[in-house]
Amino acid sequence: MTSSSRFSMAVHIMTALAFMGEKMTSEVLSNTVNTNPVVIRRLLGELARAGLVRAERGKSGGFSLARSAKSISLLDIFRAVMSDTELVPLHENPEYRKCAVSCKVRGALCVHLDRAQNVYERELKKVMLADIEKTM
Amino acid sequence: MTSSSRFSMAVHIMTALAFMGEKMTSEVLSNTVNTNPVVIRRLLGELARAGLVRAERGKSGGFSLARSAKSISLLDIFRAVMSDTELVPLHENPEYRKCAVSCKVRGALCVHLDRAQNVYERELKKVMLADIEKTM
DNA sequence: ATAAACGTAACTAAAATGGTTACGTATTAA
DNA sequence: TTAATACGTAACCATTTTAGTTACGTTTAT
Repeated sequence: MTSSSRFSMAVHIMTALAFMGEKMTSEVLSNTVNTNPVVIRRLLGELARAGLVRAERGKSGGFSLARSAKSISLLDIFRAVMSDTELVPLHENPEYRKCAVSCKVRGALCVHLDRAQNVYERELKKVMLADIEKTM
Repeated sequence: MTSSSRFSMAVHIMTALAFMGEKMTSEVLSNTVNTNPVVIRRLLGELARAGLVRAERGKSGGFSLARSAKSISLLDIFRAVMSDTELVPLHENPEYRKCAVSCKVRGALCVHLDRAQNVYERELKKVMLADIEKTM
């Protein structure tokens, strides 16, 4: 799979913001994650568009939570940075028209994958950023 | 994420075997999936090691289900071809020792990701290959 | 013996991913 | 008002992953 680790990284960033409780720059955040500030800013851009963080530009700018850690779920973060990602994707090889299985199997499977992803997301929804923060 | 589409492809193959109900060669299977026979054989190798299919070599060889479609769940197939794959992986950037969040956030997150993956897999376990086959 | 089919190694092409540099824009503070 | 600082984003690169492909050895039915 190696899917991407964007979600995990986003949770890391959000937890740092919650834990520190103050405005942080992408530079400082990049140190705790051990990556490049641009990577952080890109993720935070998506989190900002989802209304989870606030970005302030210019001197003495930086990022801060837009809402309380108690009100932000892991699902909120997941949706913000992984919105158009299927947990388990369908294969996209072209159909073999003559074969009923080839034509119909994706549709049949999709129903069940969607249901499974729903329960996965429902589980993420139960966990709040504050729960993660608490264990730091 | 783009994880791989190995699972979806494996379900496609297994459904074809169930639906046709007879021995099939990797050549024939590769046509219904629209890919290369070697790709099929590699997947079937993992499915065979998991005890889900039987492989016969030599002339008039081919693949067939090792168990009834009613007894094979999507989880069996998932485990066979995605065993060491996290649905959502943790980021692996090195820790920043001075920072508690950097050191602990993965552990805290991991607990919840594992639980979510468990409910995902439990959902896959409810669906049998025979259920998929029926809708063809 | 020969043909047919699996098993697997080795290689390639394409895509995804994370990281990096560079630079424009916004904002504050001196 | 100017200099410094920080975000926003485009463009590019290196690495890894993925699927596909060729090739060939091994097995087995006829």
